[in-house]
Amino acid sequence: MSSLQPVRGTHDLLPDESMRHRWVEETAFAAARRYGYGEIVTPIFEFTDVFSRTLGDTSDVVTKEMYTFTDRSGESITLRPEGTAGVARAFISNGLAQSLPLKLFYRGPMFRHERPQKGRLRQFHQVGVELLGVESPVADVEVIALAWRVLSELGLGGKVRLEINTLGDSESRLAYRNTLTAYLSEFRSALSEDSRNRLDRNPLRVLDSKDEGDRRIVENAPPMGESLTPAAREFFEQVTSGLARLGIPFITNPRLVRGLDYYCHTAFEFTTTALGAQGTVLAGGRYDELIAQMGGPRTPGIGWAAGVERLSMLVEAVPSALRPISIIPMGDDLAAVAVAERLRRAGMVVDMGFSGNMKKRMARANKANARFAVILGEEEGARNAVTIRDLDTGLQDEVPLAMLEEHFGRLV
RNA sequence: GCGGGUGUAGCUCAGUUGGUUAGAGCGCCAGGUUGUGGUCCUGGAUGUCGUCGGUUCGAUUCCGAUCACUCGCCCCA
Repeated sequence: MSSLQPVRGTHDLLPDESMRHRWVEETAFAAARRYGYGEIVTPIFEFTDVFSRTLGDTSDVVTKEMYTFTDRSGESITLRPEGTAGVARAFISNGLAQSLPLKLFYRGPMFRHERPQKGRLRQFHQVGVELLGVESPVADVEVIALAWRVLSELGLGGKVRLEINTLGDSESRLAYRNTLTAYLSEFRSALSEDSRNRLDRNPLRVLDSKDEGDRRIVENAPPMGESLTPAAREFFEQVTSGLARLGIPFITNPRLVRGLDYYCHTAFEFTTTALGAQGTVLAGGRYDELIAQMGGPRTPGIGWAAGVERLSMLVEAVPSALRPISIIPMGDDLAAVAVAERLRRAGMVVDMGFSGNMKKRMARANKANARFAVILGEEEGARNAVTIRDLDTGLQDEVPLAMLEEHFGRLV
């Protein structure tokens, strides 16, 4: 039995659901194109280094969630757990420093060996964008504006909340890390076990602990703002005033920290309360040092990724598919398929069953939500005509066979 | 990775205080209508009661393990 089940945390997308996914993806891509983005397709696996070097040794993604295996050449290969590292690698591999600034959109499956829950799968799908080569906070504003545009067009404007924070430049970050560590160390024994670990590995994460006791301690922690260099503060100020100017609603959350090590300056998250513990629906930030860290020319970047499954669970109305025309043969199926083919060549959506009497075929047409049925009866056939039934009104007409395309052309 | 819940027909779920033919609604199939769907009526099929093992004369029911889903934590899209 186990071999007939999909692997834990994976699942099949049947046509109805895959339609929703496709719509989410296409909506995101269409918006991204309006902002000048082109699609990049990178491999879904990379040498393990690509991820382990960039995501940080302390992140869970690297320490316990990667699908890593050795291939037949003895290389360590990893199924991509996120999109940015692969894009950064492709940027370097292809010498794209030539063509900055660069706006890239991507989509596709990601893999993380986590414990599955609703909205959390081992194979899931993301859409994302990366804007490379722009130092200015205008890039942050535009990238967040694109995220907001995508969510709005999916009808989720009222369901999500944008939280934003700055992690500062490396100088600010280091300074803050020190003051925060000093502060938290005083309360070390009062912290939860998880947070004591965080304190050692990545103290910033203590800030968004859900533990009550931790929260009380964190409330009085020195805020990040005080450790920011003037330049970092000015940068963040530009980002927030840019968003305000575009009328994009947001709240600043000084405790927002991103999990992956490569982020700096702007960090943001769109969250919902509708998905339980998996409330983050789209998230991103700036990563000015990532490409340099990988061995490429220092190139600033900012981007985000969104979970297609999570978005698709929130989306209500997916535009309905085109309603087909159903062909109903009365005896000569080959003649019927020829008629179907004519209409399809003319660009129409045409459905035709492979068996059954007329009643059954009409029922099928109805189930397919067909707009019209083309009935190929003997009587009309003798006059080189067909009957066209409007399935909404129940009215039907006889139309000469030769006029079919023209007839439907007028209706559409 | 840690802790809790659940697992009966394609779907949503009843049920069996352990007993021989396991149910409903929806869906599906057929008929009422030899050339007409959506409504209605009639009839029908469907389950290794998640899997493996244990206890028992007997297990879908009790016990154990396992797998999957699910809720929370960790973390994240």
